[in-house]
Amino acid sequence: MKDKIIFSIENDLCPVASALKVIEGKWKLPIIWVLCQNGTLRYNELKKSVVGITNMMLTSSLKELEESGLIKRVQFNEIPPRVEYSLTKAGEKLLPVLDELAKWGEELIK
Amino acid sequence: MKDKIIFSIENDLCPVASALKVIEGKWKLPIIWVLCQNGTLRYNELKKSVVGITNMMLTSSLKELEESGLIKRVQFNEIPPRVEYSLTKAGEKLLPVLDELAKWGEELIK
DNA sequence: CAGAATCCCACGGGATACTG
DNA sequence: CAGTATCCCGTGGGATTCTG
Repeated sequence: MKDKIIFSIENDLCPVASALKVIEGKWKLPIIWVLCQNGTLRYNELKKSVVGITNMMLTSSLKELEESGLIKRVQFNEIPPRVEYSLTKAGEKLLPVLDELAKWGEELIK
Repeated sequence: MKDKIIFSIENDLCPVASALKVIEGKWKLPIIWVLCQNGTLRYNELKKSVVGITNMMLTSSLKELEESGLIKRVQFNEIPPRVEYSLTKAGEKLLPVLDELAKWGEELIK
């Protein structure tokens, strides 16, 4: 009997486990999704686009996504302040995943 | 300025939100993933394949996935008991998503 | 406008033991 | 073998307030 493919968060052999580790949490995929769809967004635009998210979760999620190299933060030193977020090249590579997920979600709705 | 695409868990207009609602939780995608890769698995095989999962989470996740119509449970009335799990047609429709996710995860590892 | 700082709690999930 | 039944806890995340 052939060996089974396993899922393990511990060792880094499972690509799905590695992927999930980066996009875990309630709000990361939603954030990436709206950035995908809308392109560059300001902080407050993000907050309106991701319905229900709080300042704390938005800020912390953005920070983690930035550290993972998926999104880019550009700060303009103006008054009032302006900060724009967008996907990096690496972040855009998630597009196929989200597209498939959206397709699948559409099926669910109908 | 054109309207922005939003993510909202509340109303069912966002396909990504609808999708995430079904596969939320720490273990559902892992379970679906190993069923994808290995085909039909028995309870204990699942438990070994999804490293770290507890009986409780395995049981409850399987139940929810079954209720969502993504997996199929077949029970054989033997001694000792045997129960086999596999993806339904609907569950297999998640394959493209997982494939893309796995591809993306591979990139992360390298 | 774009956050940071606190406080706080529900609950998702873990550990262990038990059973048809 | 394939689960249940309890007990329990950490922390992900919410609500609110404050600030450069």
